[in-house]
Amino acid sequence: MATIRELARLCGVSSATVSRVFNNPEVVNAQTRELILSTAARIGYLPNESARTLATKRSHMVGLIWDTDHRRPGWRHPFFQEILIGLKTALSERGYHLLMLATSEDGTPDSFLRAVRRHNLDGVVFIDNGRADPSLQPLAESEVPCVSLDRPVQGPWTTYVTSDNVGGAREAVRHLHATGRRTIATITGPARTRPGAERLRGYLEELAALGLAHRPELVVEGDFYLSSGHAAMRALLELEEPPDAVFAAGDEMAVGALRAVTEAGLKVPEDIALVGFDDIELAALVPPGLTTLAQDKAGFGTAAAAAVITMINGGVTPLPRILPTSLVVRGSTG
Amino acid sequence: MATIRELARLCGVSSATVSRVFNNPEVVNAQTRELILSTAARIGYLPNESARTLATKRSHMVGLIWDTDHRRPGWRHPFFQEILIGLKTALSERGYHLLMLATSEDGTPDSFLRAVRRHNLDGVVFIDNGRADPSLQPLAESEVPCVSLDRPVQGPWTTYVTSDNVGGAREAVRHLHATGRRTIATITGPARTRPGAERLRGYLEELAALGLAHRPELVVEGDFYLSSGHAAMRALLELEEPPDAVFAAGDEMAVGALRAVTEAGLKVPEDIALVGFDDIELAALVPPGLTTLAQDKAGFGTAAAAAVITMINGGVTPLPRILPTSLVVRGSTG
DNA sequence: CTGAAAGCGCTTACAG
DNA sequence: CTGAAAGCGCTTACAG
Repeated sequence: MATIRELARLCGVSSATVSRVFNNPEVVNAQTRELILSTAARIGYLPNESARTLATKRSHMVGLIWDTDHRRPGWRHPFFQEILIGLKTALSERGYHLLMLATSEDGTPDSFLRAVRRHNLDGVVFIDNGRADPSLQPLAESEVPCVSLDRPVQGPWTTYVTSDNVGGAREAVRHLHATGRRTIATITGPARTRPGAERLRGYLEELAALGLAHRPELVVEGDFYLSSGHAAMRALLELEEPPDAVFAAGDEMAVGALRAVTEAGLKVPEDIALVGFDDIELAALVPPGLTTLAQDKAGFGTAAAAAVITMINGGVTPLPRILPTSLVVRGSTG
Repeated sequence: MATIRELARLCGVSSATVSRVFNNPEVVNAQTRELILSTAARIGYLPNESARTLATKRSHMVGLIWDTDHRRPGWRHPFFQEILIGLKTALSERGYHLLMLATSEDGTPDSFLRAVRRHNLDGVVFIDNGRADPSLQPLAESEVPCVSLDRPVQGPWTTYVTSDNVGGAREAVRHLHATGRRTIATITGPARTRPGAERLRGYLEELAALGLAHRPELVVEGDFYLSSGHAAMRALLELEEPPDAVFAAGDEMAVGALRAVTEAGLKVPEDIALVGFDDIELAALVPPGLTTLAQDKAGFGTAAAAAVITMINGGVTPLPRILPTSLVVRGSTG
């Protein structure tokens, strides 16, 4: 591997000049710049990023905290893969790489912050793991730029990206109402999660706006996973006066609910209409097709990248970014 | 951020001694070691990894090449997420981090190799993207330890991890035969992919072993995606003498095939039995449940991590690792 | 068991 | 527009 010194010697200049060509090209004489560039290409010179980071204190790396918990499957974000692609793409367009941080090895609350400091990471993105994770707090309170997905975290250099959960839930209920349904139940996410709480709020708000009565027994809590939707739907079907429509706060739960309806010998959408949230792949695949509120999958990654880079370069903390959702109508609402 | 010099000064030792405590602890006096360790904890000293990498030429980082192609969805490995978790976990247990490499920004064939060199990566793992990617060749031919998933790549420091595709395919056919089927078709993956080619080979081998005739019209090529399975199944159903069983070389295609059977007014497994490959989540969810050959999802990540670390530390290139598959019987074969 | 010193490959005021 | 020099924070023979 050629170093900056060899390249400088070959070109008859100092290494400071070579350095400038790569960091501040317009400041050096055009001819020598071309000479250096072509010689660099010829001998295959590449700046050593470790040396660069040591000198500048900027690594051009952003950490990704995606706490998968060694034993339990951990929180499966409904579109983790899309977020990852969006994030990676948007970061790399701006010259940043993504370092996947290992889950708090030693269990100490500042293990993530320590990893960030050791590796001179310029910023961090974390994907909600659905639990209260104490390791995030020291990071959020630090001087490290952080952006959180789907979970509000407090800190001077911390912001978050989330969907318009309230608006989406309201649209779900409005759509069910518009198709003639009047007894609208909901299967919620866990109340402690932000999406869970907000989608419930949207449901309640829209019920009120439409002048529909709120019947507490029509609200059943799930955990975003399929089987909880199945169980919740069975409970709803056993009510004295069962619903004619259900808004499930996540597509997986909606698919579970769909199965429960079928198993009970009823039909979707004839007997029960169903709306989910997320627009996961399965939503289009499961007959008769699941009507749902699509989240802006690519937008999450892009917005997170933009936010963290703004903090790194701009020195300001951007406001939280609320991404719009969009209703995708399929067979489950007729 | 405290540096090694401050810590050394505080303890009344040289920075060389502090360095030894973190790299070669048994070589320093127990008392001073304890003093240094406790003082380090007190002042929150953390070794700077960039400086370390610069001095040692080892970054303790492994690159992940997962070429997602900006526009098209790219190759969706059937269990990318599980591989990623397994890899990350296994690497972090050995003290390595995972750096997601940006897709060949400039399109030059050595862009990955350059990224590896710039960042002093100790090794690289790549996930098959289903295309011939010329950027992998320069890497594979270099001195950088590489492990490839599902695709054999040649190089002095290169090995790969894959499933026993031939054995799995043979077991699929044997299972169908054991449940009384005699006209067994297959929907293959693309012939240019290793899993595609090998699973077809297993199908043919087992047919021969069972003394069943090979009828070329019973072999239809798909592309591993759902809709290709759907189309292939429709073609099979239109044959003069349609099959009574189908082995689809991937679960997504099997689900597409299942749909085609249902749409044709036929029943699975009564009219047509179906076996897939992969054991993706959907396999258990789609009625009547898809019989399939499960790949060892966690094993991929773990084996890849083990292989790359062996090359990094051991200085030998391990043999390719072939992971066993296991038959999971569900409703689609009765 | 420990320290002084050189070196890893960059960047960046400073001076010209 | 360019160079000499100091510095970034570590590690590692070498000598004791």
